[in-house]
Amino acid sequence: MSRKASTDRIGIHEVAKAAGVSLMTVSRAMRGVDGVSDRTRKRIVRLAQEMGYFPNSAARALAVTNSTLVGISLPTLMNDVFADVLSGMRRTLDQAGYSSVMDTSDYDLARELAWAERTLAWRPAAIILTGVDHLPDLHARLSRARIPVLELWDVTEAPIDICVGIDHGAAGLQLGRHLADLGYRKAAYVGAPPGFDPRADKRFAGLARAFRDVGAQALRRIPVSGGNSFAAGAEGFGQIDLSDRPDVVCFLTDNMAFGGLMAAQRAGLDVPGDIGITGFNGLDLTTVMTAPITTLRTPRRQIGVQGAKHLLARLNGLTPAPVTVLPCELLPGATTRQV
Amino acid sequence: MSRKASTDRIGIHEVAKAAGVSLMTVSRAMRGVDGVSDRTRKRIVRLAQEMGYFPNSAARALAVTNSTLVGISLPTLMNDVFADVLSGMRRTLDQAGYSSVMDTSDYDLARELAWAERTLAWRPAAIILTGVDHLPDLHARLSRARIPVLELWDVTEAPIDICVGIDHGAAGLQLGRHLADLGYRKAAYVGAPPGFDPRADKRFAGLARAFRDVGAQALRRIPVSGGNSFAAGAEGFGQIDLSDRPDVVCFLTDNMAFGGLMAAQRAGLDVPGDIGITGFNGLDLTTVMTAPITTLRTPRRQIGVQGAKHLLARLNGLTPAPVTVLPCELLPGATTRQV
DNA sequence: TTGTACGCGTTATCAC
DNA sequence: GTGATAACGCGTACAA
Repeated sequence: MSRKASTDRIGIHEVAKAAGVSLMTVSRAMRGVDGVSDRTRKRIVRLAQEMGYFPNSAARALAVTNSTLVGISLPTLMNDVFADVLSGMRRTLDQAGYSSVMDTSDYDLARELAWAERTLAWRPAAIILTGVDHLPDLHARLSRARIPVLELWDVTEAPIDICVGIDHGAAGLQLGRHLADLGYRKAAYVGAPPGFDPRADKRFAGLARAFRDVGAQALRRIPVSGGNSFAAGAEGFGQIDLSDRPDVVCFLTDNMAFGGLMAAQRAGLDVPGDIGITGFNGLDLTTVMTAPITTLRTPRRQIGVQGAKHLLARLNGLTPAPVTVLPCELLPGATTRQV
Repeated sequence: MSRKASTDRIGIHEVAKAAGVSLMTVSRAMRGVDGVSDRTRKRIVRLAQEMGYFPNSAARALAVTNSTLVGISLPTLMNDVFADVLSGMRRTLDQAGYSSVMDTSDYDLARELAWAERTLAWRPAAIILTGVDHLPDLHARLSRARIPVLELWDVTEAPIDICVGIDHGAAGLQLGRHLADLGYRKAAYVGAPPGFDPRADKRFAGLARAFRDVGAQALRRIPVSGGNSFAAGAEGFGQIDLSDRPDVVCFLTDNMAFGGLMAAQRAGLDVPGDIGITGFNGLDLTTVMTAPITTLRTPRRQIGVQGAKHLLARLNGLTPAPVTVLPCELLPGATTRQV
């Protein structure tokens, strides 16, 4: 291949030559492993510093057939939900020396798969996915890669490897029962269209069941989409058939609920007098409001931290619990009837 | 090294053997470059598919001394600001075949440096940083790496390589002049403490200058911190000396402004009757409100897209403009006096 | 404590 | 159109 030995690019060879030692001594010195006297190590490290030498992770990965890269796939970062998860996760992984190859899929499973293929080519130490619903091909690829896989945010009895999240069906049920207990019987739901977000669908199913269980009118679903969830919530509220006199509107997220609340106010409706409103996630926004939105707090950051910890354990040869379900906390607010 | 030739891990050799061709033919076939007949190429690709073979990017990076990894450092993802930037950026980079090694620094320059050192070890094709203020060591490291560097969100006449962002000083001035034009003369500012976020400091300086220019009372700064910017805004509002009768409070961000607005309402103040409130960024939240918060819209997504495009041009050997300043749009709202 | 030989998986080069 | 060989930069195993 006779590429010119680019004179400016300093590699481990140059350092070794300059230090008058072998290549291996430099390698050992830089890694801080045994096999080098303290004196020579210090000399080498200082020299490397001066010469501007630093190891090549790709070469190391190749040599040890194992890297310090972790792939992370999130559906979106457009609301604080996954930013919280990611933040908790990165801190933990960072301290363990892992870098992350990250991307968002925009809830598109094909994009998730494409990302995974590209990322897998880097032979990452582990892969982190959002949710437990993926394209069959992805599942196959991942199994073949024989690397730890963490599925976040949602849970299943049969994870690819391990999973840490909440039970979205139960969460929907928890919120729905609260509303049913408050006497609500004619609920509407505003959220992503069916099939868009599996977790949203599970929550909807839980909600619907809660109302069904008390013999209430079937929960009707109003699909909305668009990048601006605040606007989507407002728009969704506008599409509700008010002549049907729904008593409460459940939104997919807090942001949508906020948008819906604004729309309700503009429509001259009193909340919760005329109609109730609920969100989901317990974001900072809703809790700081003078009249907080009734919602369910999801342990987002904890999911990230716990997930990362389990993954690290897995990477260290331990066997963490394959399934970890974290609890949600009901946050009764001022947008639904008081007890 | 005599590691057992792990019989399960299929590499390019196995495919070559199975196809009855040389290693190079497989390499060429997989990459889609010239030098292979269409028939053998198809045969090889199909075979690789069946055998579950896919290239090793680390090895490729080593061989071509150049990778398809781009490092991205953001201060935080906890508000939609950088999520927007990132989203615009990733899409563009993704289409060009680049993966990204990403992390957040939490506005800690030392963390930014540590991240850069770790990331540089992967010999990325380019590095993307937020802001134009970094530790001197980072600047040195980056220059030595001789790779394209994009600085985002802020601009400077002397970028490390290229930069795309807004002029924060001018943005502060723009908002301040608008307020001065509305007759405000006793303004207060609630935001991160000096030194925490260089961009925030520049905006504060611009704001302060606008009021100074009209001979108004000096802008007083109320430092707040904490991860929850909504709560921080509310808390900051509480710390304002109302007996001094400020006529307007400028918040560092929209989220803080929202928190401040809630605090004002709780304090029984009329906004904008008793006091004005402004935010910064023009997030979806404020624009959907029944009474929108006066703010300045920042071209976040555009910064990401434009930045990524310039970087790609740079990677392709072109010479994009070293400095790109994007405009902000004033969004007069209902939380300040009407004209 | 230090050095040597080889292999990790891929690509550039050049010969056939 | 196809193959042999030498890098790419580093770590493991073992010899010195």
